[in-house]
Amino acid sequence: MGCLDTETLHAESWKRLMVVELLKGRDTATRLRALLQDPRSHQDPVSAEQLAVEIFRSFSESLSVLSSRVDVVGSAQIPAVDSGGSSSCSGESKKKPGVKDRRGCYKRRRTSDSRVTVSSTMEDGCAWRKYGQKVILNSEYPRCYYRCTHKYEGCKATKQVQRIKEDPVMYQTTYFSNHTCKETPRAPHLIIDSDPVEPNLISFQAPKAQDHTPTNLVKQELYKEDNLSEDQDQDQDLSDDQAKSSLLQDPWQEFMGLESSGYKPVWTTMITSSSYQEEVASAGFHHSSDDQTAGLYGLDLEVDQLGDIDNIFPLF
DNA sequence: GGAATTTGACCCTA
DNA sequence: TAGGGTCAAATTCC
Repeated sequence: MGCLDTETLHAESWKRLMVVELLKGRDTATRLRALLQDPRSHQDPVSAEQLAVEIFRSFSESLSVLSSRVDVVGSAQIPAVDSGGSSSCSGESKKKPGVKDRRGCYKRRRTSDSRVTVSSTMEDGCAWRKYGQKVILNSEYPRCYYRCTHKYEGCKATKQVQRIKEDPVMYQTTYFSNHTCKETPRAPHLIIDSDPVEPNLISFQAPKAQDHTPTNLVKQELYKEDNLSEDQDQDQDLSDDQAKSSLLQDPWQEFMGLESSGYKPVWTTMITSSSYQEEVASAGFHHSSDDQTAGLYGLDLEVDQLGDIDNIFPLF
């Protein structure tokens, strides 16, 4: 997958590229579906694994195109957040006697150094200490602030966690700085590194033991099908741990078998970019029953609608 | 008793 | 100046 030059990516060509990649992905998914439905009679010489890798490549390429495009139009066209509303912290500052003068003691960090993930859990395997919580304007849920427990050993990693207004079971986690400590994850997680050179390329390689930084990780989240029968549900509860532990051992195998076990994989890719880009380009891949749906975070769009992409992305 | 969390105050940046 | 990030004392948990 090549990094696209944002300078040369013309307004029309980026759309075409995206459409081409997504259509390619859809076709490959159709082939994979046929193969999975009837493995014995399939004519395709390509293996299921190769097909799935190809699907991921298509989505990754699409994301790369989208990311590049957002970089180009970026902040100039993003409407400013409404700054109206009343102040939550009112009153003049009353400096208590004996309170240290904190002027100049910290600098607000730049959002461009951040990475964002969307996940159904706050857990990421690292040890964090909460140091603050804040009510955010126009947000139903407070934002929680965490720093690495090894802060006093020099580790500067911090993260902010906030529930997503539109989907309160999901958490948006923003990471700042990398872990410089030698911390090991507290619990095993299915975290798969993407290509360090190509941030949007999803790979199936095992995570590198020496690097627990969240940059460009891809997480697989699980959720249950709503339409499971009660019996299935019970069985499912019993096998939850088994399913998850097998996932840890062989994510690929589990991915291939998830549909029958009542789980649907959602792949969340992390984009290193400006905050707006993160919102637009954080994407999931829903292996849903209507398998022609490409699930983008924030909007679900039918691949067949891509011809009308101007309506889908009027911003650009 | 130490570690972790809560919470109000302080201060920086847009 | 409003909104949000961090500090640190107080409180809670183990």
